Amino acid sequence: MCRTRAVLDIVGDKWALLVVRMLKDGPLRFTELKRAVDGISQRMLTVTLRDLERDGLLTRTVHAVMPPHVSYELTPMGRTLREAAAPLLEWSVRHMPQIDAARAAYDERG
Amino acid sequence: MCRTRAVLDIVGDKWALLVVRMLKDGPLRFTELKRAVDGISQRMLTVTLRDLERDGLLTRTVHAVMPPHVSYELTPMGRTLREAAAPLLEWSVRHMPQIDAARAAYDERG
DNA sequence: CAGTATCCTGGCCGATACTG
DNA sequence: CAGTATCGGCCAGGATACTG
Repeated sequence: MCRTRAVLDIVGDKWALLVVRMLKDGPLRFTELKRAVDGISQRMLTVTLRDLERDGLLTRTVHAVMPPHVSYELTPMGRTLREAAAPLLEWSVRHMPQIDAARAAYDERG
Repeated sequence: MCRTRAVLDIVGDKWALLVVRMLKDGPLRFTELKRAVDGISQRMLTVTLRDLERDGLLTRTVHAVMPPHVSYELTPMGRTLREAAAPLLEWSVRHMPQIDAARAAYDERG
């Protein structure tokens, strides 16, 4: 069987890709990520971060200060993922108008 | 707002990426796709193909013969998507063992 | 600040049956 | 062959409230 499917369950995840992208320039804190990844709920951010940590794609560092300070940073493997995902993300941005147009045309016909 | 998210709803879809990949070497028929994309249900293949057609990423061609013959083929835009997605797919295949290991280690600790 | 805990619901998706 | 139609379970994921 094609095991690519299993990995895409993680890596093909929309939120995961967006989180990984936001971490490209260095570590971010929970709230910073929440603000950066538009539309993500607190719960989904928590779950996504946990999964990415579990898969060895980012590290979670707790700084023992008050108030709490937790930062997330890509691991070396996480950085290779971010590089592999970059073309797809860029494609998405670039072809958004064309897709919108195609969809509108399709709906008009249908 | 970051509209990348909207496009990732389509393009970040696991099945969509796998279907697009299978079409890289030319058109395929419904049943061929169903066999090629391991584990996809008839319903999900239908839905995925419909969405990709709607977004202008592939064309659906009905050949008027008996028995029916329908072929699916990437559009030029679909081919650019497939190129943009290729690195992510390849990354998935390549890093599967490493991810499995990281996950096992995490679960052991937890 | 950075979560956890709980509830709840829409819709994803598989299974099944039917058709041009 | 290549679908459509329908039903139903289940869970992703939002909303909300609470905490060290």
